[in-house]
Amino acid sequence: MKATQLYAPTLRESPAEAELVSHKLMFRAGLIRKAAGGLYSYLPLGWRTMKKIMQIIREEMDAKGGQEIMMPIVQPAEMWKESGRWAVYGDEMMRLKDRHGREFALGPTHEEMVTTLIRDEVRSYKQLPLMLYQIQNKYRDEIRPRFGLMRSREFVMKDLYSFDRDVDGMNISYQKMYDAYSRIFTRCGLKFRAVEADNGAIGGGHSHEFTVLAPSGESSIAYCEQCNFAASDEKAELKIIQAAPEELRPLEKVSTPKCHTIELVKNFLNVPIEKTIKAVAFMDDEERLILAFVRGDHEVNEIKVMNAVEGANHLYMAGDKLIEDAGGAAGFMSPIGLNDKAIIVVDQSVMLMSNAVAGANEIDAHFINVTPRRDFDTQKIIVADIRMVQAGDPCPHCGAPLSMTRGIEVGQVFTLGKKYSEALHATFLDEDGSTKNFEMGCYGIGVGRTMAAAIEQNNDKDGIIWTRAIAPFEVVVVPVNAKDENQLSCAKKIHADLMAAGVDVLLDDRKERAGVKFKDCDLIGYPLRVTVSPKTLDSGNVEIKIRRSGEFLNFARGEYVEKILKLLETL
RNA sequence: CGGGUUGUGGCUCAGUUUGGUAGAGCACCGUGUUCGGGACGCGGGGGUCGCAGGUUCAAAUCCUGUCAACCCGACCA
Repeated sequence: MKATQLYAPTLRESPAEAELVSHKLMFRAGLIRKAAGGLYSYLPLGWRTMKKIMQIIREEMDAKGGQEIMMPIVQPAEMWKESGRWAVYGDEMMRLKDRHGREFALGPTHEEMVTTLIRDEVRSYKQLPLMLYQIQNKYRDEIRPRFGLMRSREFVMKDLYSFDRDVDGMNISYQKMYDAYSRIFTRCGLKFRAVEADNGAIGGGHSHEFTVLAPSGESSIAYCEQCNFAASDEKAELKIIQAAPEELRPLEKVSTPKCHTIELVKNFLNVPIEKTIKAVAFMDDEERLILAFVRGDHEVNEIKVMNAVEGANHLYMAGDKLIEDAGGAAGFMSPIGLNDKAIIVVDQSVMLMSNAVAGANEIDAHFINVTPRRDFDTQKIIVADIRMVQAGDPCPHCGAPLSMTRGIEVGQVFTLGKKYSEALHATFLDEDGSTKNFEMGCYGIGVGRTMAAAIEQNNDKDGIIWTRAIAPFEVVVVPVNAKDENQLSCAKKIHADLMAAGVDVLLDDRKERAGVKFKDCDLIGYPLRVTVSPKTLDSGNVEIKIRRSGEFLNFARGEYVEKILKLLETL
């Protein structure tokens, strides 16, 4: 490929709207262009990288027995109504009608489609396990698309669905995908962690998110440096923190004027924050009041609260009225003395506290010397792990202090169990002649997000630094002056030699000044640059520059192809 | 949906407060010099100032409405 024929418009400045480095660089380097909010065109360089990532995904999916198919993007409403998700999915699903008024959706995911696809034809356990996947555009009408390809309304996703005869089989499929994902992101040159994730309403199964480590990422994860534990901040289980035994003092009410935050109470009463108990008031869809109590220095984890309270699907902040109805006072709450209108959830570590400070359920008053296991009505409260993990909390596996970091979720693996096979009546006959529902799993990778994450993790002030495996071109050959016939013909020769050796190589034959071309090379981030100049023509050497290290190397003309091939192995 | 900000050539922005004949840099076209880290000179092309309405002799500028984008909060690959 020649640069004079390549559509790769580079920009000296980044558009004002781009916030993340990866977003700016994708714009500047001519990888993508925006059509509208959350909708992007991929230009040749961007699409080359996308195709390389997709190829890696295909190889790893196929290696585990996956078979590639292609399902429609436009999906009839009926199957979504059958599974119940037509109503559940809400505004995030892009919906449309055809000329006859029939309803359709642009697929946000394909569980319904793939399940109805196979249910009439896969009838026997002998046809299992089955793993089908596709790489295709997905549509989600995000409330707020942002960060370029990180959160867009149309995006390229690989989605694989597994069908097994039993839970053991499903777990094997799950493990295969887990391994494949680890290989895929490793091959893409990403630093990532597979973290335990919450799988919400589905329940029962497991889920891991593959999170690329990056400070700009939207998700937060906790991980252990001692063992291999890693979990999303929402999921991370916590051990009970043992407190040193103390002599118990009698419960006492004290006046705490205007101390409606834990900070004010702590200062007013001059007690350490970890000896205080704070409350967060939620309500659910049915306007039931849910009061969550954690230690003053902890944060409430809404997901864990939802999981702890039966029937709670969404949580909202509760108004003062609900709190007063339950006998509480906003800013001065505790489980002591509330009526039955409140659902009380207490964090497990609160139950081990003694002589603590908590609200008195009346304005400007707190209790001191609260000892929950003595002073709470343990019949009425739910005790659970409901707090957010914090750096330094003990690892649930080995007890070492956990570290926290941020990241970009590029993939997720899920066991679905029978959720969809039951809803859509997808069954097969097992060996013993009994009819059974498939045990399913689903496994997604955001391809564009993977590209963005790779850039987010690999760049410097000059531009992108591609890993060889997903670089749009592995090598660029630059004659410093393309108007010089000797330089140009030498560059063409090198370009041809490298192509013949199977290298993905670009010839920058533009009649631009050397500086302009060098800047573009750095911006686009080709792993290796071969420079042809009067200097190299005289010496008979081939000059290489490594993008990542900035290092210059000189190879003799006779052996440079082998040397470059070898060098590429390390990039 | 709530809060904040912005819409002026392809890109980055000035001009808006105080109405008076649309500007700069980059990019683009022609030309000459230059040529290993985003060169310079000369000459050019390109904007109904987001859109609609209003006020005025006169609107990028003032008023009303509307649309879009971006950033901060609840979702997700």
